[in-house]
Amino acid sequence: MASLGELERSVMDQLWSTSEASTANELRDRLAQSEGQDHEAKDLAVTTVLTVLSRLEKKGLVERERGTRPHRYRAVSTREDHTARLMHEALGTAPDREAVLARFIGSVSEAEAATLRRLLSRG
Amino acid sequence: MASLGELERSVMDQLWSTSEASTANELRDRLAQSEGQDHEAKDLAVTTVLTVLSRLEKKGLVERERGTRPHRYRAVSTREDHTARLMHEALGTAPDREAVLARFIGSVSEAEAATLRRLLSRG
DNA sequence: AATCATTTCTACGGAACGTAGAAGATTCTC
DNA sequence: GAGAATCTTCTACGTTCCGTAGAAATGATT
Repeated sequence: MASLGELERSVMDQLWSTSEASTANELRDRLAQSEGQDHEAKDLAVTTVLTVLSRLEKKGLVERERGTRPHRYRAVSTREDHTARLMHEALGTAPDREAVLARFIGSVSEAEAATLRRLLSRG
Repeated sequence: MASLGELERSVMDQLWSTSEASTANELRDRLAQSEGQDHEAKDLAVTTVLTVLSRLEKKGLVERERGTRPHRYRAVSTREDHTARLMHEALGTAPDREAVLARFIGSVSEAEAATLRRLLSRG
């Protein structure tokens, strides 16, 4: 459904990393600090962050509190839910879902296989 | 990795529907005929199909036989392998893969759960 | 009222994609 | 083998998405 650009992804990562809703300024600062291993540090204008947040809102990934004056933004769903949904979305594109699952299971690590067995047994 | 446009997707669907390699003309014809339930019928110029095939080739999803004169194209991997890979790709974007798997399993149909149990038990 | 903070509007450049004509290359046919 | 038919490559244009941010509008503070 909604695929994300690189910056959009970074913003979502930030939102997913905090439970409380964030302001655009906070996000800008955190993006600037997070010059982590892979991604380069982003030193952005706050309007850029706001634009991205609006787009993410339109895509349904983010919602904002409009009541407070610096609006606060939060991810609509957790990273895990989002990712799981993407996986289902991919799965849904194939007519033979069982065959896809077979391939999927075939290339899963042993640890993950164990997790799956556990999850499937109690339920 | 490589997300597909709508037409690219239609072409891949055609390629995945036949085991033998196809020519651009055959694909054009099949696309024109396949005014199936969801997608509208595409009445395309053959050069359009060729352009798309080239792009798909560059993305590594398609390979072509250059020996024969009307080049013949085939999908590099099956639809199931491709889809399973997409699912792994999604899974890989989250730090807590086990949590993602939990959500994923949580929203799987009972039939699919049974399939998964079967696939996981004999291994 | 003047200033400061915040949000919205508008915009631009680049990449991806749908689309296909023009031009070049190959093959067929007489 | 020259011309015709077929096929492929090159080039291109319009659209949409995304990164990016200034200008303008809106709301808050003093």
